[in-house]
Amino acid sequence: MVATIGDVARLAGVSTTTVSRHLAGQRIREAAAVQATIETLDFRANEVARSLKSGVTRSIGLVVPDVSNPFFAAVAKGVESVSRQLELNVFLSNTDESVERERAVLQGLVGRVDGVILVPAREETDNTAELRRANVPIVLLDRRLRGGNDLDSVLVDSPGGAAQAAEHLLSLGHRRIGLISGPLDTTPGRERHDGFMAALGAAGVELDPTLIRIGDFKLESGYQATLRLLGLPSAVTAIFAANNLMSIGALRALHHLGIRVPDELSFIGFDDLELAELLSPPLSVISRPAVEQGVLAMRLLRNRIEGAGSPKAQHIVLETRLLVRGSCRPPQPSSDGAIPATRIPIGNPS
Amino acid sequence: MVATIGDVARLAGVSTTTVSRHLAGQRIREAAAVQATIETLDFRANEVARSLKSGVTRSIGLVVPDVSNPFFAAVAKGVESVSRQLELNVFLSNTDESVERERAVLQGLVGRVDGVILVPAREETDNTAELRRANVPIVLLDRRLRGGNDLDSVLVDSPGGAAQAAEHLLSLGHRRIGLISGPLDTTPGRERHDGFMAALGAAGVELDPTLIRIGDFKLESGYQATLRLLGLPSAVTAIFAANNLMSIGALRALHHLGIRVPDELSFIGFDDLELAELLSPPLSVISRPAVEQGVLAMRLLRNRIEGAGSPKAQHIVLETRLLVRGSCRPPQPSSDGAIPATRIPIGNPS
DNA sequence: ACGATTACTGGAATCGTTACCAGTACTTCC
DNA sequence: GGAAGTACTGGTAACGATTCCAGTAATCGT
Repeated sequence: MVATIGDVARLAGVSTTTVSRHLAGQRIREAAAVQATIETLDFRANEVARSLKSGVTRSIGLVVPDVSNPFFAAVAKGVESVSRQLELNVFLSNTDESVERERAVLQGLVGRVDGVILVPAREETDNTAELRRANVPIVLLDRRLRGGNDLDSVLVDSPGGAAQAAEHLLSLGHRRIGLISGPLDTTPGRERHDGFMAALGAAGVELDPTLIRIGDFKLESGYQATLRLLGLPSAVTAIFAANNLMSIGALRALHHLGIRVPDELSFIGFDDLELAELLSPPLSVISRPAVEQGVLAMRLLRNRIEGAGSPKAQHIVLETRLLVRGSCRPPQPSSDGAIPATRIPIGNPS
Repeated sequence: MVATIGDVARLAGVSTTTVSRHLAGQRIREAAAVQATIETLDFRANEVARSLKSGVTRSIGLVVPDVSNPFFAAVAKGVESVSRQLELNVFLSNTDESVERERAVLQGLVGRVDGVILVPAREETDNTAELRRANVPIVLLDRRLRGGNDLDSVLVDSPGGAAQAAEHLLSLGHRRIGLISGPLDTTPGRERHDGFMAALGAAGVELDPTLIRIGDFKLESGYQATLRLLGLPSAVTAIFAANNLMSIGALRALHHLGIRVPDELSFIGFDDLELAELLSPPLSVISRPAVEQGVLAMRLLRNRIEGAGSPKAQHIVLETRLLVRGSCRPPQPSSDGAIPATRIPIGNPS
């Protein structure tokens, strides 16, 4: 059905070697005839056979927690745009924040890819052993790995970003602030938590432990955390959520509770949202260059694959930006008391 | 560096054939010893070699216009969740709505995948010839192909959805409605346009051609279309946008113009948005099961790959749902006149 | 005119796996 | 006890490309 190099050779009256050389761009005597038969047969070299012989797959793996998270979708777009130029195919896999899935996914990639861009599920769980044994270059994206300082990485300045959020709230006069943190065993979870706390500490503000809710970066946990924060006897005047999905969950909870932002409560999230500007109030956020993170990761990976990378690992850290829109203002005197328990609904978001 | 089946055979004192049989689950005499050496060597069969021999790649291609569009991100998630269960790897590619990119992408997939899920850029441009020649099963997602009725497809009832939108606006009393359509040479573009117009026609409403703006499904075109619609001498009282990105663009334009929805203008869009409920007003939309579209497409593809599909093509059409939230209301007498030109700003969104 | 250089050529081995095809040992049955 | 069946075994040839290694013909330099 599909022509092989042997078919071309036979029809053109040369050896497969000659056809192969023609394909590789070397000059051969019968170039015209060979090219003609290639075209009549509509021959394309079998990539699988090529890969087996050469050990190069012209594919890479992109392993993220969840493509339907707009941040990772943007990353995927960045990765894909560079890899298309390099004529590399991209295997996309979701781990759903699970280390078991991550392990299965990475194992399934061994031998099928020339490199991997990985957003690890947990800092402590290093599932890269098999890839490393197979000499597959890895670039870490957005999250680090405990023992992975020898791997290239593209992060953002999470401590700095979280500090920007804290300072913004502090400067408005907030002292009693709810923190919806990500898991502390992920890089951004830990760093945003620590960065936020450090900035508060530097201003002499100590956060009551009940004001810190540890979520899992998913929407539902932002929703639940917000309900908890607002059910406390002494209310918070502001909330910071450590990623986009938890921000959406938090906003849903506030919406269901009927709490007006920023009149009753100030809110700021990490990661911009496509519609952030169109919400009312427009959402203030810590933004960061998501597509660029993907682009840079792919460039680092390319260098490693081509063996052109410097021997020691490269660590790129991109800056965040505080976008002040309209969801934060000084705490109102009237909002010092707790939200009445009667306003807390039963059920879940959506 | 990485062990081969030969290494295992040598160490276990058997032939490669025997090891291969063990891998395939047949019973062999030295099963225990072979298994032991496999584990000490940490051997995993080379997938590329397997593919070459068997002609099966255990991979599929997913070709969409743009993963960063939340709809396609949801589709990708659905596809990926099924394919993980089937232990298939997914190649993800973006075409950016370009037929040239699509052609390049599809060619690059020949020989590397067992099947393809494709969202074609244009109905008229069939780039599947090479895949078909190579007997690669194809499932069309969300869009059809002119000559592709022999291919399985998973669509939504776009005419019906657009009609729901039209009827909703009509029932509220709107007669002068702006339509931001997608490209007419894509299935959803054409079908939503036609469905919308048909429903209006059935109610005796003829739309002035100047009220129909043909966009390209991208954000910027929704923004520009909205500016044009609102610059008309006789203003529209409602706008329908045919997809999510153009809706966002339109909302940005309305926001920049300072036009209050639904007081001055009603708005309804095709495709739900994660934050639609949190906008003010909450956005009324035509929603549809995006993840499920991906799931069903992957199931159809699986059947084809396993040769279990019925000989003739399967066409699945999912229903849309009108979600009435708060962005539509009867036209206000005061909004009959055109928006003063002075309120139209210069520049672009973002 | 003769060895050296250049410009090609094709045969055969190889990548790592699977599958066909005999072959061997042991059991079973009449 | 011999034929037939069962339960394995391993050698070898593929899959479709690339590459090493000779080999041949033409051109070059002196």
